[in-house]
Amino acid sequence: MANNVEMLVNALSEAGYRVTQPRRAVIEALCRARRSLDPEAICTRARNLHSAVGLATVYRTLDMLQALGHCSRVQIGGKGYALTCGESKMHVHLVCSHCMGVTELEADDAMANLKRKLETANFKSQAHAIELVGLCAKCQ
Amino acid sequence: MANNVEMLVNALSEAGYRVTQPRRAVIEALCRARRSLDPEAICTRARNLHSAVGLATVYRTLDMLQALGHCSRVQIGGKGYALTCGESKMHVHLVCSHCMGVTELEADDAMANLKRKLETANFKSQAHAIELVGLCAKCQ
DNA sequence: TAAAAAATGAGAAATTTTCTCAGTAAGCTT
DNA sequence: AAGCTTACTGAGAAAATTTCTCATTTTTTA
Repeated sequence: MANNVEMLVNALSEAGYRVTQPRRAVIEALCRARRSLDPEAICTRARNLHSAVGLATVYRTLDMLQALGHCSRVQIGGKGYALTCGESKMHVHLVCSHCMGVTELEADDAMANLKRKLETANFKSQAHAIELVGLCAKCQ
Repeated sequence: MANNVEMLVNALSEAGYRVTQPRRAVIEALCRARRSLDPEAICTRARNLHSAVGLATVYRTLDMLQALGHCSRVQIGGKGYALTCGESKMHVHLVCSHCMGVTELEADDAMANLKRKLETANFKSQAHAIELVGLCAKCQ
């Protein structure tokens, strides 16, 4: 995962936001998660890293990260937020609808193809989030 | 867009659901929309096509279409639902971080090698959300 | 056309998200 | 390092969204 806490923290800082303990805890919770999480889950995990984190702060931090293009809401089966990847790397989450397990897949080459399409559409991509829901090898 | 009312109506029917006037109205509202709509907006439009459509029915129909893979929630800036392309086709949502508009891109070929990767991993995909955030042609 | 089953709309209930505000902490300035 | 300014905070209230309930209506089957 290309996203690391310091990178995101710097992004907040450079955008003029203050780097506070609760915000850092939310970012760390997102970075550690192997799958997308809903705000409540992010809040719980953030609390393990910094004693008091309110749900409102989770929403506020998510909004910020989202505005900066580092996070997006992914809504298929779950209802979570996940960090997005930068330009060139394509990072895919495979979520099993049966066991809820998550596998990660790198598919940079697919991204290269997609980029060509985006140029034609004249869309300047900043970040992306990709989640596939289906049945994993074990659960079929 | 490959989706047309009859195709979707057939999909419902084949899945064992009844084809009712309100459901048809919701589908038609979605088909006519050039962008993603939130449930309230879908309800209003569906009412123009069939005098009484309750919000609950809109949610119920969206859930069905979603379960059948014909619709998905697009949630980055906006909060709408949009129709997706057919089963096997990979579609990408391009979300403009400035105007919040959502465009759909068909990227089946670009995603060909991702599909191969899925086969190798023996993951049977049922639905997917691929969202790219960036600047659309107009907003650059 | 009548009977059985599924679907409906409206409003209630539950859930999620946003807002408010007095207290707190971050990051300048010195 | 201490003080000062201002942004940020958590908690709970308020608003908005989503789901549920149920008496009635519509669809389908026979």
